[in-house]
Amino acid sequence: MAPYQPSGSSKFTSTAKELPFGYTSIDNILAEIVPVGRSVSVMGLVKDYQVPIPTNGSHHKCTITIYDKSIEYEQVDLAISVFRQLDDMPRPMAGDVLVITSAKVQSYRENISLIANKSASFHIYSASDIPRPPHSAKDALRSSHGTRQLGEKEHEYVSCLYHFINKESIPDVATFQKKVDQSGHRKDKFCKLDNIVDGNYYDVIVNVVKAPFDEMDKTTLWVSDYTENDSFHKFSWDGVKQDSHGSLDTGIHTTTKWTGPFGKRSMQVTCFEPHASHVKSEVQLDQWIRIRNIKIKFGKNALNLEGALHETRGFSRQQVDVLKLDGKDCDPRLKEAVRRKLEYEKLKRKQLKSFAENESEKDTGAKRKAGDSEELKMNSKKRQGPSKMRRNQTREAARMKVEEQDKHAEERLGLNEFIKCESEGQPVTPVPSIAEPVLYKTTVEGEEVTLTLPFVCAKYRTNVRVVDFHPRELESFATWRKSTESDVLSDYSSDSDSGSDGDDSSLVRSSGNKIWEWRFTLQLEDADPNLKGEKDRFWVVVDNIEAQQLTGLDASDLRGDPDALHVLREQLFKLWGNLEEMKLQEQQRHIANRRRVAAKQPPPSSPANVDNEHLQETSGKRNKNQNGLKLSNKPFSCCIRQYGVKLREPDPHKANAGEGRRWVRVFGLFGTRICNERSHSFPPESVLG
DNA sequence: GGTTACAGGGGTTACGGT
Repeated sequence: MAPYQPSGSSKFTSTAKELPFGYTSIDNILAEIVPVGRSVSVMGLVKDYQVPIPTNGSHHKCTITIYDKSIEYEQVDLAISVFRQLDDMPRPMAGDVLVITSAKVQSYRENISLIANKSASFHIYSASDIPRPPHSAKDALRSSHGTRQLGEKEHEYVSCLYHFINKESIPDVATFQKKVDQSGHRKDKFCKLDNIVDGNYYDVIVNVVKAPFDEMDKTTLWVSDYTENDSFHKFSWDGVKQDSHGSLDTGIHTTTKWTGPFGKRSMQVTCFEPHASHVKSEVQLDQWIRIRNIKIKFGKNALNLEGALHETRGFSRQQVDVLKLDGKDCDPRLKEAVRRKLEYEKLKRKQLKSFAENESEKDTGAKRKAGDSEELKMNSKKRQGPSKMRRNQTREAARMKVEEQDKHAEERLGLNEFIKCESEGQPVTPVPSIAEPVLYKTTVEGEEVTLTLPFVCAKYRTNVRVVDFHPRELESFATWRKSTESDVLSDYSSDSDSGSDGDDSSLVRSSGNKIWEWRFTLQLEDADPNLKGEKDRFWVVVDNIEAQQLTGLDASDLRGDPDALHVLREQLFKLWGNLEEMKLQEQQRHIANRRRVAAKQPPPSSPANVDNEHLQETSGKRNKNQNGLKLSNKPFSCCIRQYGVKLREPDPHKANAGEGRRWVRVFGLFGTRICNERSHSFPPESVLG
């Protein structure tokens, strides 16, 4: 017996709220009152069907679009993505009532829909056979897929649903069939902006270079994929005033500051409803988006191509998707576009730099300061000396002799065989020579002067041992940062010419994921005992790439992964012996001392303590801690590079790297590896010189 | 009643505005 006997429209509305037990009304799904991931059963009338297509998996996919009483007057519907074997696919017609059980609510491309796999059951009632209520629709049930059986409650509800719902949104049989047939046609409409032409429809992957602007019933934005199209408006800049974000004022468009790419690289897109609202709420400056089926046409001035996104009759679907820069399943076409963007940014930096140089030469009458780019170019010429030298036979012989001497000296040092340096053939530079200030003689207005250069770019090989490290805990050797656009390109190397100023806003902008990187420093001491007392120690930075090379390990969350920490500790033990142990003892001694002082206890009978955070530096106790534990590690051969970084400098007299910036000399370790076996060696080619 | 993740398109296309 049915619990209700609907006999007319008014009766239906009173009972429609009570779907058969276990069914969910579609408005609750679309409003996310039913959470994503929940398994639901729904009933609705079919208004669209996309025929099955093969997927990259083992199944086919079809899409059925339905609506029910809860949304009959709304401009929305519910799509159901069905993944199944081809012969197990439901094949509904226009207006058929579909009953689906055990489908899952999902959010796909920012839209709520259902996903149905083989655990779902489908039942299709043929529209033309459904009797008017109160008759049961049982005999109209045309096909069933799946295990679930329907009961009399469902059959009765189907009759009511079908006969008392507004059917205006269902296309007539011919239109429906035409769309079904068209759904099988799949052509790739993707096109880069440099190849788009007037009058066509395309799918594009673009970067939002000017944020969406709301104009009531429409939204406009500017996009670029960093290709050039002759029919785009040319954005140029005059004047190089840069704001704090590195964007540029343009002389032409003074009312709205253009920060997007210059040249003919950008296109305006106008979105009409319903896309306008979606774009307005979801799309932001700098995001990468995909726009599907965008109409390209000439704008009012008949000169520039632009895009329009219209409401499409007969299909309602989202056409603008915000793309994520997640490395692994990132669209290769997006990757290419990001690569083009980075190349463009690099070019822009280069042009800005040369423009700025020209300007400052004009302004200052070409008077140079140490540290400016001309000076650096001269240094680099100076550095090219050795490669020319190699062509000179006499000097070559001298070099070989030095090498020979180095080899003998190294044999006496008893170098650590676990540590391999990639440029073993290069001459050895003692630490005091590497660390000494760099002088440069030149003539200024006829007079010879000696300048102290802030740094030079140079590479050395040296023999050292590790005497200290920072940060204090190995757990902090790996740190994380938020991922940037360039992370999506695993093989992209950033512009080394640009130094470390990192001004480019797009490169530092986050896409949300944590990227773990190595970052630590080592204090190195020259391996030659005869050099003691001279400036034979210096700190070197070990960056992510070089630490990977050094340890053979990728950075990770060491606090959350004791195994990784253990492996790192073992590797570094090979490099620095008992250094960590010594530092730990030293730290514990400090803590004990502090407690003793706090407790007003007398000092132990040891000699006076020198409060030194690092190891004792006094000559007699060098490399020995207060507990008498001696640093025990072997020297090794490694590569060192010297370079400069810009730091903030409020004092204008010290600011030798442009306004508010000062050059600081930095040393970095490179080309050095901790091996698991003693015999392991680098390939013969050298990166020095 | 149940837990596994995965796969993912259409247009003889369109209007609208600075």
